[in-house]
Parts: sequence; C-alpha cells; structure tokens
Amino acid sequence: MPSSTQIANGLSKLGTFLRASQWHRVEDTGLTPTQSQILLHLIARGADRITAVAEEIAVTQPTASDAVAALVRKGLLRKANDPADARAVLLHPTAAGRRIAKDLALWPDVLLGAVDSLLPDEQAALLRGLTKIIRDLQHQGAIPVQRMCASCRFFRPSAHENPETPHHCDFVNAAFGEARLRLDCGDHEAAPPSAAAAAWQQFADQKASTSKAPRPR
Amino acid sequence: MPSSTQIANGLSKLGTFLRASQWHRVEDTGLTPTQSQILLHLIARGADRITAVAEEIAVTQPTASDAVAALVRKGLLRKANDPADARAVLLHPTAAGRRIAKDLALWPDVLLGAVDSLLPDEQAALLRGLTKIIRDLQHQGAIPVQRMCASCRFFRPSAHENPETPHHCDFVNAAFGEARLRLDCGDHEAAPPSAAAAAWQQFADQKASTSKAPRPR
DNA sequence: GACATTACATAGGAGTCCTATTTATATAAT
DNA sequence: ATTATATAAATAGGACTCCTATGTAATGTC
Repeated sequence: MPSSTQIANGLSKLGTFLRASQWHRVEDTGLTPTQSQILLHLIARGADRITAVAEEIAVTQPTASDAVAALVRKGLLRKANDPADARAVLLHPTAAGRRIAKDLALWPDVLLGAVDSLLPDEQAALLRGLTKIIRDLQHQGAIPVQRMCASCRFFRPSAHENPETPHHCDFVNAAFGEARLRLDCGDHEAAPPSAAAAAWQQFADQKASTSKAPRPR
Repeated sequence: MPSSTQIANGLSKLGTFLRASQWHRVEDTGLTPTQSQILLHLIARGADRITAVAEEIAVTQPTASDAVAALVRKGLLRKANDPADARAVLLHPTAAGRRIAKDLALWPDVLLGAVDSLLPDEQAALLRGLTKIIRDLQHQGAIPVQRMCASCRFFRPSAHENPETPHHCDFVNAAFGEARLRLDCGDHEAAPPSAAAAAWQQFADQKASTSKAPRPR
C-alpha cells in the first residue's frame, strides 16, 4: 500500500466532505454546489461563455447550460450577446447575484480552521504538494489551466538565496516563500511553453526541505 | 490571502476533478460515483446498514436508500435481515458486485501518477498534512471517524529515535515513517478518548521537519 | 458557396440530493 | 404491562445534476 494511495484516499475523503458541506448550505443560499461554483467563478473572473464555464467546473456543456438557466431564472445571472461572436453568450452576474455571492463560500469554516491548525511549515509543504499535483494534472490535460504561480510568466522560482522567501514574482516585484504560492492568482498570465517548462523544472527539483535545512554555502 | 485559503482552494479543485473523473467512468462500469462509493465501502468494510453507509459517504439516509435500491436493481447488492435488529437491513455485495468492484477505482490513474511524481519527502509531508486536517475535521464532528493511524489504539507516534521511522504500530509491531501513515487501515481499532488525545498531541507537536533535520543528541 | 466546426439549446432519462412523512420495531418511562 | 419516545428504513415529491444525442444558428475553411 504505497503512500500515493493513501494520499489519493485522503484527497477523496476531503472531496466528499467538501461537496457534502456545499449541499448543506443549499437551504441558506438557495443555490446548489454547481450553481455556487458558476456564480463565484463569474464574479472572480468576469463575464464568460457557457462552454468555458463548463470546462472550469468540469461538467459537460449541457449540464452547465442547465445550471445557468436555473441561475438566470433566479435572477442572479444575465445572458448578454457576445459582440465577438453572435453564437456565443456572455454570462454576467446581476446585482442580486453579486449580493448573494458575498455570503457564498466555496469551502466551509471548519476546513479553514483545520488547515489553520497546521504548523506554518506543514502548510507550506502541503501547499507545495498540492501545487505540484495540480500542475501535473494540468500538464496531462486532465484539468483546465489554472491561474497558479507554477504556470505564470511572472513566476521565478528559487530566485533568491534567502530560504524563507526563495521565489520571486515579477508582477508585484517581490520575493515570497512556499507558503504564499498561489493557485488562483488574479494577475496570472500564462507563460510561453518553453519558459514555463524551465521554471517548473527549477521549482520541482528543489529539495522538499529547502525552507528548513540551511543551504551549504 | 493566507495560505489556508490557497490550500482550501487546491483541495476544492482536486475534489471537483475527482468527482468529474468518477462520472466519466459511468459508461464503463454503469455505476454513478455514489453507487461506486457504496459498493466499494461495503466490500472494504463488510456488510453494513443503510444509515451507516449514508454517514460514510456523507449523504442523507434517503439518498443512500435510493442509491442502494439502484444497486440492488442491478444485482450488485443484496439486502439481508439484521439478526440484531428487525428494523435494520444489512447490505451484502453479491458475487457480481465483487466482480465489478475489481474494476472500480475511487481515484483515477492520472491522479496516482501525479502523486507519484512527488519526491518521497514531499509525499510524506503531504500525507501528514492531510492526516492532520482529516483528524481535525473528525474531531469537530464534521466527518465520520476514519480508520486512520491518528485515532488508532495501536498507534504510538514518535516512539523511536530513528528519524526515518519514528512511529510504531503495536498491531503489526513494527516501526514506520510519515510516508506510511494510513488513512484507511483494515486493522484500525479506535483508541479510548484520553489515550487518543495524548497520542495525538505527541504526533501533532512534532516538528514538521522531523524526518529531515538531524535531532540534537 | 459548400462543408466542416463551433456555441448553445433542447430532449430524454437515470440518478442525486434534499425535506417531510409513514411504517415498523426497539427502548424508556411510567 | 402500557404508553411514550426514539430509531431504521422506505416512500413521496420536487429541484437539480449529469450524461448522450441531436438540432439550430453562426463561423471558419478551402
């Protein structure tokens, strides 16, 4: 029983829990998990097309179409013509949609609490692991491209000597550490393939304990 | 934007992906994610009641009842009387159910591949983080008790000097390391509350880097 | 201009998921 | 013993998820 199985198992259990806790919230918000995801996505990233939304939440286009129809019926979303393409539809959150979204959370407080109870080093290591897994899945085409440091053109891993803040973000022009790696950065811009691959190598080959073990100098 | 948010975000994304990939498998197996979960649970843990199954997969009892009915209809499950309680029902997998379950996986190969691409230290750290989160959720009553080392009466954390294999399992009477922590051990037996709390403290307070940094001696 | 492609909608159907309620049994309190 | 209460599961009803398959319109290609 290799540890990768245990890890997959753990992720699975947390996934089950997350989905269930979203369902429990239906009576407060009136939105199903799928609907919440769509609304939050549109608010975070701006107006978008149905196909793109479907890909984002990993369902087929008709399923997304269904959920969008429900949101429109509830007055939380508005369909607008896309000036760039007369077939397409741009989904805009309405004022009511924005209002409701404030009370919407994709993850429950008890999960945040549990994560906060980890030591800082543990959080950093966990985030690093998740980052690598997500980037790998993305690389294999199993999930859509994420707005993560790992694939961003502004990301320069291991750019600094200081083991506390080895990475650098060219966008905000600042050094940062493992614990500040982002998975959903608003300023993300995809790096060209070759540069991305090189930066990723740099990041991935780093020893897991970089932030603890003093570097030989 | 604290890292706990990024971590929750990452877990969320992986959860979305996991659920979607289970749906993609429907055409092979003929089973929905919920049905797969139930069948696999019963095979792994033996016959069980509907209420228990519902709790395990984090749905309400009527939902579990629905899914079980579908499985019975498909000939993969059999309902039997519970000799201990005439109201209750014991669910047994049929031979066909066991056959089908062999081809059923709760997690897709590409996820296992992604996890395997982590360095051993990274895997251990990730597993440790997941373990702590799951145990915390369990402690808060947000998820049912898991068959994990962290709550097992045979688990003796940090029992050994060797930083590679600090923990000890009294059941198999062997030392093991972070990477071998289990989340679904078949031999799990719940520890009495006080002992469990003590063992947990021992485990939780360990420095994250135990397996790397040489201990002062 | 014909042909394939793409964006979305719709239809049809099994299943998920909930709350509320019913039926039967078990347990507790009188 | 006899109610009263609690529990295990089934059922009803309804919104929604999720799929495949297909239709409709607009776009891109040669």
